[in-house]
Amino acid sequence: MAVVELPVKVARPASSQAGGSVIHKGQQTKSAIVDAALGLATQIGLEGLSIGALAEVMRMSKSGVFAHFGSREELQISVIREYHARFEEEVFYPALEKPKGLPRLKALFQNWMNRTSVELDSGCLYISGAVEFDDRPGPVRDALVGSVQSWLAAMHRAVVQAKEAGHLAPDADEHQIAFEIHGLILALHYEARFLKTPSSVHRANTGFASILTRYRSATAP
Amino acid sequence: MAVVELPVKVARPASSQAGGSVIHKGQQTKSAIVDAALGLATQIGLEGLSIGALAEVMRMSKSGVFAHFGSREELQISVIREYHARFEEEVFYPALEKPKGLPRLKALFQNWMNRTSVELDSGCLYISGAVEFDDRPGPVRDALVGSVQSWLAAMHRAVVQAKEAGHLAPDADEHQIAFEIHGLILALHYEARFLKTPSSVHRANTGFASILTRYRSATAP
DNA sequence: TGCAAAATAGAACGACCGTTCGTTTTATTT
DNA sequence: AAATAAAACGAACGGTCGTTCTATTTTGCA
Repeated sequence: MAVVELPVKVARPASSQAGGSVIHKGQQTKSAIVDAALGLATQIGLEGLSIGALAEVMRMSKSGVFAHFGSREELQISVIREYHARFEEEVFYPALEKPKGLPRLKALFQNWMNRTSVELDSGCLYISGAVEFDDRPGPVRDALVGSVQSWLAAMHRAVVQAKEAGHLAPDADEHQIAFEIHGLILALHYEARFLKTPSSVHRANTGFASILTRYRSATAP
Repeated sequence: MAVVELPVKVARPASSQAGGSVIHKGQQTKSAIVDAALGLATQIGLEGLSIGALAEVMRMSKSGVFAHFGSREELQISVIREYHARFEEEVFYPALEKPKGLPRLKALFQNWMNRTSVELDSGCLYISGAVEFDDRPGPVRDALVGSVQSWLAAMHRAVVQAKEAGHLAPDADEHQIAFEIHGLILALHYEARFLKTPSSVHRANTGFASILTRYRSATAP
């Protein structure tokens, strides 16, 4: 049901313990399928993701793959959840080790940038998905919006904290800053991935630095 | 050249001249088809555009529609060319009436913004196309890249002219400015169309104003 | 008005799509 | 080892896709 039902089950390394809920083989095949599906989806998009192609990659029958999800939409949602988890793992959590304020904000932006630009062959699901589902209501869109919103909210929170820490000027508009940062990432993704402009990474970095100088307070580190 | 490479054949008002190439009815049917195709493509994307659906809209047979293009790719390219022409007509040319420098740059941005945000039900082909074809080489991608590049180049030229006119500081980096403007538009498109954030237009405007204050010269109007 | 050319229709093609169903193979439990 | 439940298969369904081919209609010009 609900869009939010959690990733809950990770492939666990067979605990030979007696009693507890035992790992049925289907669960690890399923997460292997989601793995492959994520790989396909980041290349050809959530819409382009087909069960037939996925089955071929997995060397399984179409119906065998299908049975794990019950519908294509459920497969797509599973992929979104997996992407969300990895995004948190690679971008969000590592930045939490930096102290609140500018250091953490910088780390978030750097990690975000790396994920957007470094993976040349696999695009960002939050960006491609937005284009594919901006006009297509339904549970897939809802899952996508939810994930994106939670990440943008986290980014906004980091800006708020930077202001609270006195690293940003008191009159700095946190939403405006978050919006402009988002724009830099989108432009980076567009120009690096589609136009193959080599200087895009530098442009995004410069843009971010310029945002900071513009809104930095006198007491910033 | 540049942005301006022309749409070549517009529906001509039947010159009854002898000798010259006469208007066969097919040409105006074709442009009616491209019209409808553009409408579909801006809603569901270039990839989602199907000849069957297009034929239904046109109340023609699939093969009747198909015959005008010879292939789906050619249809897609025709749509891109049409979009390019309208983009020029709505965004580029009107801004040329403003004097070079800040006035024209502002007009370009405003027109661009309007086209991105006002049409709520029809997205920007340059943005959706970029996502759909960033990994798919071929003539369609080439046409898309060409159109986008020519428009971004025009935008960049406007920035250069603003600097030459003394409206921007001598050390202003024109490419950087163009990049940041592009980012604002992309963020506007993303947050308005996908996330339905109401304040996006205001955020984009504020961002643009902030770019101008940052790089404005003392002699600016 | 008649004729050639252009435009459209219609049916068929092979391919792939998501999905269903009954069967068979594998895993897990008794 | 036997019994049971879970997982994977294989074939088929109705549908849509782009494309091809052959008729038929419509158009423009002599």
